[in-house]
Amino acid sequence: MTSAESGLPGLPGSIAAGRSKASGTAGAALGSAARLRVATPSVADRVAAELRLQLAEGLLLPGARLTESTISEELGVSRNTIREAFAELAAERLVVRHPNRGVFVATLGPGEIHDVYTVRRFIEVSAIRGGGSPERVAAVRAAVEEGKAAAAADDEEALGTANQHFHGAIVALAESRRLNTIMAQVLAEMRLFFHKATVDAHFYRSYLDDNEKICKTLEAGQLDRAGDLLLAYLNNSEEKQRAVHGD
Amino acid sequence: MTSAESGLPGLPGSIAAGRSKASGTAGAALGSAARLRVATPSVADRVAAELRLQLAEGLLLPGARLTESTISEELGVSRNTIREAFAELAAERLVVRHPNRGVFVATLGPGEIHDVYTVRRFIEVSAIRGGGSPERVAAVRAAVEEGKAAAAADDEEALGTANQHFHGAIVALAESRRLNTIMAQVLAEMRLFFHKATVDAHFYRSYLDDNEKICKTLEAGQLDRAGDLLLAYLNNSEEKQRAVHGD
DNA sequence: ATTGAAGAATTGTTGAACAATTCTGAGATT
DNA sequence: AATCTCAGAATTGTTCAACAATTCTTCAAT
Repeated sequence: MTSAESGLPGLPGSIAAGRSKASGTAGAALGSAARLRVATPSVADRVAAELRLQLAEGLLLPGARLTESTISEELGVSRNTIREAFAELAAERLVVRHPNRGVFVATLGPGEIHDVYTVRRFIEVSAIRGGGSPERVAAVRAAVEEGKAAAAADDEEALGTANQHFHGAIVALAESRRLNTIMAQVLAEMRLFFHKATVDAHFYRSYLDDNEKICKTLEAGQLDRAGDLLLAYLNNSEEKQRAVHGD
Repeated sequence: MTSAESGLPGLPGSIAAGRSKASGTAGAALGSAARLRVATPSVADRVAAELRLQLAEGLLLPGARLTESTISEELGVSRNTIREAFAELAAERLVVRHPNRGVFVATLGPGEIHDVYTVRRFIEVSAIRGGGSPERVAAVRAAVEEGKAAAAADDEEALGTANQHFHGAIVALAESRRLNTIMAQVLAEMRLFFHKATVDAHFYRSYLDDNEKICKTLEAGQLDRAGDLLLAYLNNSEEKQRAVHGD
């Protein structure tokens, strides 16, 4: 739908617009502690966030070119700022820079898919083998239920995100900021080519039982067994992905 | 030594200076094939590389502030380009951005150190348990020998890098591009506060035997045992780091 | 000492400019 | 017809200058 001239949410269409409310009122009303938390994200960050969103929603398909001037106009932001956002996204591998040629939505060839799954096997399996606090385990359970609800409602989209929540929750067992962001990035990369896979409406549905069993095993404290199940699951998933995409 | 007005290697000190040599001569002298491979990194990338280097060498200590205008002048590069470089470094966590306040060399508190080691435990231990091709194992062995040589030569600096090569080689067993870059980033983060640890000249030396034993176990194909040894090593290392820094 | 407020310095962002590079579309050549 | 060449158009890479917003300093007044 070309997203048109929507502009960035929260940004005035043009530069000039009444301001100066935030620091004064918020600071006085909420106290200094709250004020520190509010640090508004920069425009570049918001641009990156917006693009990340469009990427996740499949509005920008792999291989698509992101022209600086176009995005600059669409979002009402200067080219320099766009470039800063591109630097962020490139660091996350969501986008690839071809010098002097432009930036393109990343494409994942067969080798890349295998690589992504390798990362997932390393991190997810280790995470589940390490177990986690009751709260974290409960979060895994919640993701499983979320998936069941989505399946009952026949909402494929929700099913997909529930599945990602499930795997995110598994990594979160480790309580590691870095591992969480690594996992988040890997999942974001996968979303890039999931759109193709989702053509089969039953793609995720087959995982529901696996998730349930893995979760139950985890809850029972059989960590090594849970790890084995998860490993099998990931191998199977990679296989299916490979089938959907060019061998 | 403040690095002064050296400018960026390969960049003319100021903007105006004899030009047009690069593409012409290089292209003609090296032939077209070479030219294609060379895809010159952007100025922003070179700035990032230069800063990464200064960070690794301890010229920029944790907490230090990186002022845009200062770096801009020192390197003879525009502020906008500096900002792009900052975006890269921030994505690698080498640098932290405080909105409206500036970017600072990242500092690793106790919690962060634990986090870094968590990532290493996950990735390195999984990698060694998975084993690798004879060439990759040989690379691990090479890193061990590199360390011994450095110890013999009493070169603490070389000892440190050899140690990093050792751990990099272990992750490389997995043949995963993503895992390699993740590990490289984590090691870069650690270099940030290694400088403090290196005060003790015998800091790395104690690891030499561990590395040798781990490597030998790996070569013998006793992967699980090697993993256990590596895990113990990492726990021990974290402990020592914690001791050196304010616990 | 604490507070407040002017002033200086710095970051965030823009817009315009220009060189270098890549892409495009004739037109010329075989 | 197929392909080569080359001028012109489009795009990226980079710089510069400006200005609003924010943070840091300083210094006086209480």
